[in-house]
Amino acid sequence: MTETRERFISAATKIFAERGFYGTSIAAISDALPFTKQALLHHFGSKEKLYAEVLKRISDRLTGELEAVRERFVDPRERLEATFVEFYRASIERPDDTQLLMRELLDNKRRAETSRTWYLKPFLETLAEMVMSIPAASKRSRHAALSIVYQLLGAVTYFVVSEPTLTQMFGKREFAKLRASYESELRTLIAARLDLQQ
Amino acid sequence: MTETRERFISAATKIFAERGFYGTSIAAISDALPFTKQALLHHFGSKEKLYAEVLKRISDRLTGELEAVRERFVDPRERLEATFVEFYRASIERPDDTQLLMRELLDNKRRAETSRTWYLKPFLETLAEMVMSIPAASKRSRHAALSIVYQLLGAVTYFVVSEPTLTQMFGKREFAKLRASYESELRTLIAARLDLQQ
DNA sequence: GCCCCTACTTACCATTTGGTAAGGCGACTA
DNA sequence: TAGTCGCCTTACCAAATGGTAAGTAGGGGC
Repeated sequence: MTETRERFISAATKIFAERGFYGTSIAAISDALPFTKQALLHHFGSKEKLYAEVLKRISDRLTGELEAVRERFVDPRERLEATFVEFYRASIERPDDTQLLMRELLDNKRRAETSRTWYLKPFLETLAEMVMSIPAASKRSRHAALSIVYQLLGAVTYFVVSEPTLTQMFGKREFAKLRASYESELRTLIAARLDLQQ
Repeated sequence: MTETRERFISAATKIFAERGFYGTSIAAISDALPFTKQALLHHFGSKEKLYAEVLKRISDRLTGELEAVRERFVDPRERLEATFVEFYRASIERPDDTQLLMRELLDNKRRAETSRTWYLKPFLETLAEMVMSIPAASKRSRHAALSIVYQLLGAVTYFVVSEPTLTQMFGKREFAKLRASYESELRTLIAARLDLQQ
C-alpha cells in the first residue's frame, strides 16, 4: 500500500526533526504507527534510505512553493521580498521541516560522505542572483550578495527553530504575539538591507 | 588531575558539536584521549553531566566576552553594534561552540525536562533592552526589539553554522573570502536595521 | 608500617541499536 | 489448483550503548 509509506514518511519527518538522525531509532518511528519496525524496513530498506526520502519530500515541497512565488513577480526587488516572505511562511507553517533542514546543516560535516545532495545550492545561487539583479544593488559583488542572502535566511530560520525555546521562555501566548509581528518585521529588515544606498 | 578533566571537556565539546548529544557515545570521546570510557565516568559521573559541564563552559566563555565588550561602551547604539560584532567574532572563532548551542536549541523540546538552563534568556533580555535604549528606536515595543535581536542573532549564527556546507559547496578559498567580508556586511546590516527611521 | 584518597583500569551487564531470515496471508494470475 | 507477488509479521542476531562493580597503583599523612 502506498498509504503506509506515506504514513511512515510523515511520522519519520516529525521524529527526525525532533530528535535528529542519530537520536531517532527506527523502532521509535514504527511505534508511532500500528506497524512493526520490519514493515518500515520492508518499505524503505534502511534507516538511511527512509531519511533520504524524508529530506527529498521536504526539499520538493519547499522548492515547489518558492518556484510558484518566483513566477508571480517580474520586478526583481518585489520578487526577492516575496520569496523570502514565502520562505518564512513555509518555514513557520512546517517547523518540522525547518528544524530538520537545520539539523542537516549541522550534521553536514559528518554525513557528507554518505549523502551529498546539494538541493540547497541552486536555491542559494538563485537568491544571490536575485539580489544582484536589483538595480539599486547591481554593483554589488557576488560575495556581498551571498552575504545578504545568508543574513536574511538566518533571520528567518533562526527565529523559526527557536520556537520551542521561545515558547518555553516567554509562554505560548507571548510567543504567538511575537510570531504574529515577525513577518512585518522581516519585511522591514529586507527593505532596510536591500534599499540601503551604500 | 584537573588537567584530565579539561582534556575530556575539550574533546567532548568538539565531538558533541560534530555529532550532537545522541550521536555521540562516551566511548567516542574517550577514544580521542589516552583514557578509557570509565575514566570519563569517574570524572563526570554520567554522559549527561559531562554534557552539562560542556554547555556551562561555552556559556561562561561567551557571556564573559560579551560582558567585557558592554563595559567598554556607553553609547547604546555603539554598544549594541559592538556586542553583535563581538558575538560574531566569538562564534566564528569557536564554531564548535556555536554549533553546539544551535543543537541545543533544536534539542530543546526533547531535553527540556532533563536540563533546563536558560543561560540564553538574560542574554536575550539584555540585547532587547539595548535595542530599546537606542534613541532613534526608543518608541519600539518589546516585541519589535526582540524581533530585531532575533534577526541579527540569526544573521550571525546561521552563517557560522553553515561553514561546513559553504566550504563544501564553494571550496575553502572561496569561503575564506566570504567570511572575510562578512563582518563588515554584518555592520551594514546592523546599521540598516537600527538606524532606519520608521 | 598502615591507612586512605584520588586517578584510573579491567570485567562485566542489561538494553537498545540497525538489520537479516523466514514465513504467513490475501489477492491476482495461469 | 498451483504459483507468485506484495505487504507485513515473528524470531533472531551481532554490535554498540550507558553504566556498575571491583579492583590496581601511587602518593601523602601519621
